[in-house]
Amino acid sequence: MASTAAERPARVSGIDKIERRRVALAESALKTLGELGYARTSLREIANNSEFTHGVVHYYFRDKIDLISYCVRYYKTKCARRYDEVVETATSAEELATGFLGKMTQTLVEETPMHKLWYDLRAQSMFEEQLRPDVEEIDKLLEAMIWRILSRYADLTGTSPSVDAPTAYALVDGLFEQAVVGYAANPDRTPALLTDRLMQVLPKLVTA
Amino acid sequence: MASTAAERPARVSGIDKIERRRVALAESALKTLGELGYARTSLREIANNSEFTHGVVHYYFRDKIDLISYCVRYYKTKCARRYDEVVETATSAEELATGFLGKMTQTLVEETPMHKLWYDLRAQSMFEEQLRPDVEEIDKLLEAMIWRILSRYADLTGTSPSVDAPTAYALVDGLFEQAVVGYAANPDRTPALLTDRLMQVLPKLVTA
DNA sequence: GACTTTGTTTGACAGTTGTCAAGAAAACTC
DNA sequence: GAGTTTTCTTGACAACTGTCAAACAAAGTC
Repeated sequence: MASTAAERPARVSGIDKIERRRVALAESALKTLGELGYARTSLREIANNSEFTHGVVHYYFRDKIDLISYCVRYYKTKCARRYDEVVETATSAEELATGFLGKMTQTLVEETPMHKLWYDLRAQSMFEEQLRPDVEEIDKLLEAMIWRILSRYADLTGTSPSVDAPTAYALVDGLFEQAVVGYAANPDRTPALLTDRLMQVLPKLVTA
Repeated sequence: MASTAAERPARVSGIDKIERRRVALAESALKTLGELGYARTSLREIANNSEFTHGVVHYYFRDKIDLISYCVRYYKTKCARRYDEVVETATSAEELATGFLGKMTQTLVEETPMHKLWYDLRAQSMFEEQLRPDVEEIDKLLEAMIWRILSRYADLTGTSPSVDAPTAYALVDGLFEQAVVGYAANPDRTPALLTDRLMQVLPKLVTA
């Protein structure tokens, strides 16, 4: 089956078109989900906020969980490589820290709905088993992302990390989640507070 | 009006009875909420899992948010003093750390549903403004709780805290939330991992 | 250009939700 | 113990949900 599909470009582009529709649906769904949250977002609401009708959603996705799951996986591909450039180009610890904090506060401000949705979905995964594999996978990705940053930071300071990867991730994530929750109530101050707090913590995560 | 009520014990006990009913409703609702999460819990489900009918719920609470809000506030009174005894009786840093970690893993295991609910509600508060004041208040309470522990820990080690209160709370909370999320997937290992990670972190939160 | 496949619209379904109101039952008052 | 107030039950409502299927349009195939 896979071989025949590979032999026929028309078929492949057809599959591609399906995939593109799915992506379009997912992007639209993510917009709605980010605004309303998982609980208050219905398939009809997603369809209304898109150029499609609610029937189309069901044509491309088996059911609601299938759609959400696809959205989460799609989202994941966009977020975990956010700091890679900073990590690769930084030539000093300060440059790395500044770049990291800059990007972090930037995404906090510019992609607030996505972050809200992520923390919402992770909470939902505690109650909805079907979400767990996706959430777990993203959590691992984010953990690795933080670990790359911390490792590089240790390299540049001539030290080595003083906590393991899961711990480092939990600490940084705790600060970031606090900022995301706080951002809703106090958009002005929160980014600066996040920067300040991470600055307090970062040096403590490597051996003196 | 308040004075007449104070003068008439019958009336007072009547109000008390209302309050007791509310507490009973709230306790039952918290049980259901902890199992199903905010999104999947309906007033009828709450009523079904209690000895009351769904009409009673509406008799004692204006609407759903009113009930949830009451539940959250009721819950708060039970959780933020959890470590007070340990803080007061510990005579050495190790005793404090051991007692703190013991109580923390204990509540992680024994009150999992409540903690799941808390993180769920905090996520919901990002989308539902009406929940925000209650969530904010509890967050402050928990922050103060962590700060009391850290201050005492610093006292007993002859040091002083090296991060401010919001930072300390965010860090510890990040580790605890990671444990709560992880506990669903892996109940056996998680408590030990939480202990281990907090042990890594605690010394870093005070000046050397 | 007929025919098949693929994609889309529309409307319907069964179930659930929060909310409310009318009336029964119980508690209380005098 | 009649009358009043409080408490509770029951049934209803309108709105909304996920799901599906039948009719319709478009694209592709021979």
